[in-house]
Amino acid sequence: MIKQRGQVVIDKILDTAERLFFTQGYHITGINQVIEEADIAKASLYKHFGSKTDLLVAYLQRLHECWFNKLEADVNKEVDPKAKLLILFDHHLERQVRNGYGGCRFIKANDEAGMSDERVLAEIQKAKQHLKDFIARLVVNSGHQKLLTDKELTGLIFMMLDGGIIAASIFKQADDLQSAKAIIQKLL
Amino acid sequence: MIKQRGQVVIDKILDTAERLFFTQGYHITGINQVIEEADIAKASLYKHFGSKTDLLVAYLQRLHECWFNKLEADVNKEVDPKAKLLILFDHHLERQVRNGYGGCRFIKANDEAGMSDERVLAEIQKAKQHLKDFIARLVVNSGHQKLLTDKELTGLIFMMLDGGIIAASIFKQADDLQSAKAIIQKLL
DNA sequence: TATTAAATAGACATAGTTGTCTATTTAATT
DNA sequence: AATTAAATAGACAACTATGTCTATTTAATA
Repeated sequence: MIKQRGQVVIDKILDTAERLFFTQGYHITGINQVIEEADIAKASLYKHFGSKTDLLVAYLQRLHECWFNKLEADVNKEVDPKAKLLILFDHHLERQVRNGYGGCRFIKANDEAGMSDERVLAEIQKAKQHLKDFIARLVVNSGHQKLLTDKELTGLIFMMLDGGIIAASIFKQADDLQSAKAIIQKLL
Repeated sequence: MIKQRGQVVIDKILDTAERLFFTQGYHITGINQVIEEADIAKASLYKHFGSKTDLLVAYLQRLHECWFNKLEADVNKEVDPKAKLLILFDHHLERQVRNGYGGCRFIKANDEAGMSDERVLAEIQKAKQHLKDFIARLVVNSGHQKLLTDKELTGLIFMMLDGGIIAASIFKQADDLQSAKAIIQKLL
């Protein structure tokens, strides 16, 4: 499967948008900066994406797919059903450290543009719901001690992940996320 | 204590900025919209606040004070030390419902402008640290069952609050925040 | 009431925004 | 090699952004 000419341009745009939307923010990033750093022409961008909002939606869709595949792959490496749940924390912790505590791209997008466009909100909801469903399956198969119900444990892990990522992005350190893992370990 | 002339203007500016920065977002809100809806002159704004960033910092400072005072007052109404911790969830849940699941103003500001100005980040860190210290004190005095250490329970509550608020602002409902309260209740 | 300070309206400068359009060059396909 | 499609540079329109400045009016104080 060789890469079409158009796909190269699309990838360059999305790579650049992903980097800039994340490190700078969506509104602060101008189309002119995207085309300059992606090294493509403005007309090319507007040929593939009808508007800046369309680009944001496409960015979120691709992010959802890439991010979730990596997460699933990481979890699948582990066989112990309880350890699978703990990997969720390792995965997110490692990501936060690597990207300089930039927080969650979906939450960022929601805070910047979730109110303004329903497609944006829908993509963010889809991604987060996907994660929650994934956690729920892992919880059911974990054989945990049932100190909490399956639903409670699922919600707990889901909220601790986001809460821990938020704490990391505010305090620029991963102590809370590390601590979250230890807490879940006790409750499994 | 009568209100000075200048203070009326400052209050009108901060009230409007608070409303717009929260409902629309910081970058999307222009100075021209602020002065128009606050019904004051542009020169007045720039007399009291040197720049838009200064206005954001001032907004966060005032928010920190007002929000925390209300939270503390709510908690102080309750005498039972364990129930005091649960009030934290009631308080935030009620706020989220009332403001249409708009999320946390500090997290929003961090996601929009935390990277761009160190004073902004500092104010956000101050507010969140203040809350964490407050929770820590309540935990120490709660007489909880010590299934988790004081530090762990503090971190858990802190992360569940932010995680629950995030979930509310994404899914536009308070189920997770409600569930968070039930979970903490079990662990107290 | 006269003085002083503050708030006002609104023009203005400068720069940036998204998005469109044209003319040209590049590359793939027949 | 000729044709077709895509990407290019860059000018341009229309609008918005922040921030400054002047001239005027309003209000508090002495």
